[in-house]
Amino acid sequence: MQLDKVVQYHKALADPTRIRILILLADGERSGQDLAEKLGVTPATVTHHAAKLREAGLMNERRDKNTIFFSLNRDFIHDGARAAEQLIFRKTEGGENRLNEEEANRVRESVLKNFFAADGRLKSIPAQLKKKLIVLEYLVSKLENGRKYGEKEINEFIRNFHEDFATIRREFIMQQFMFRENEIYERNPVDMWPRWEKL
Amino acid sequence: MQLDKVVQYHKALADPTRIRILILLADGERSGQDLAEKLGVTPATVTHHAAKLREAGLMNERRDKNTIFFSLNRDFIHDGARAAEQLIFRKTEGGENRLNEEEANRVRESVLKNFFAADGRLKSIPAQLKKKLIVLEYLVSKLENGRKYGEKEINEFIRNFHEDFATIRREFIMQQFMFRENEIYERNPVDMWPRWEKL
DNA sequence: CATCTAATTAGATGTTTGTTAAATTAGATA
DNA sequence: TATCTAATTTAACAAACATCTAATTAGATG
Repeated sequence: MQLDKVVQYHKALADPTRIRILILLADGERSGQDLAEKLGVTPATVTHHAAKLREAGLMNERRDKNTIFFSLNRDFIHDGARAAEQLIFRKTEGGENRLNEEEANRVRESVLKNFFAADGRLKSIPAQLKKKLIVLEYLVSKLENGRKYGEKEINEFIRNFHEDFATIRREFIMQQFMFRENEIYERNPVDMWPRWEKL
Repeated sequence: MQLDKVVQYHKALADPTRIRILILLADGERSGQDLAEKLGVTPATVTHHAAKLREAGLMNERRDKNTIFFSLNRDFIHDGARAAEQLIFRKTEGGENRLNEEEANRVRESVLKNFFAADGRLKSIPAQLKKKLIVLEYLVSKLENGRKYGEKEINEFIRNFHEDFATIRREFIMQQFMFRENEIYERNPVDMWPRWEKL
């Protein structure tokens, strides 16, 4: 999750009235008026807070006749609670520590150095997933972003680095570095590339 | 954790600059100036945010010559992240749902009704831990708070309810409802009593 | 003591936020 | 259509907040 979202989540819970709303909703859905009464506050105030909670994805609502019933989105509350910690400590869902940028750069450099010859050609395709991803990422990053490539172009591009263009081309697709649509290849946006730092 | 604390925690994390400070500190301690520079912000601003993070218990500091080094209080970040969820869903550390007060009262009443006779005497000592705790709690709550009792006094008190005063007296101590110091017995403060609602 | 450095305080400013009363809207019901 | 109900929007206002500049403090060092 990105910084903005985490901030929004914490802003949503940074007010006693809103937390009290969530506590009330933990027992089941409630109408706006009901909430206003239990909280000792105007319906307008409930609307105001409801908007913030909804924007942060913490609440759902359901309409029945004139009345709107609010209810919790439990999963989002759970995820948000963990998001800050994950952001700060770079932890993955499982709890392992993710490499920070500095460490990741060191690892990347060492792998590239090992798998590429002095003339820039790929010595072999790594068997270990992490190393393979580093190599593929490096190759794909040399393709132009947003440009469409024909199959022949791709093959030639890869052959600059390694004979087995078929395998590498297939890996590009499988690992989601690229996508293909009727014989046309294109780089995926960087944020779709797999994250080997987590492995 | 109480509402105020949870709100304070979320307020502390409800600002991008502060989260970025925590992210920077996750790699190790840093001076105020260092932080100001990395964040692109005045030292005064860092002081301002540092105060909020410190008040929420998320940061520690250490002085070395003229420089103050800030560092994370990881445990507090971890606990805070879970506090909201626990408050809202009344969950315990382990994740089981805790009974709310209303439900707890119903359970208590039904157990007491079953184990006490019409004349107020205890029919039998419950074998099941939860029920036993409810009964002991009820008995102890009849003792005066802060008053010191001799062993004889305690025995007599218990005998008003049940013949086996030795067992019950021992349970009072084992379950931490009371403490004993050279033959003198005294009620523990209520917040030390075991919480059967969690069981 | 004078000077240097890092941090804090004070004051100012513009922004965001929580709340309300009053006006308005959306939908149901008669 | 007129009326009722629940929710939302609007406008207003005080409080809280993030940030800056400038002044001040606390310690270290010459």
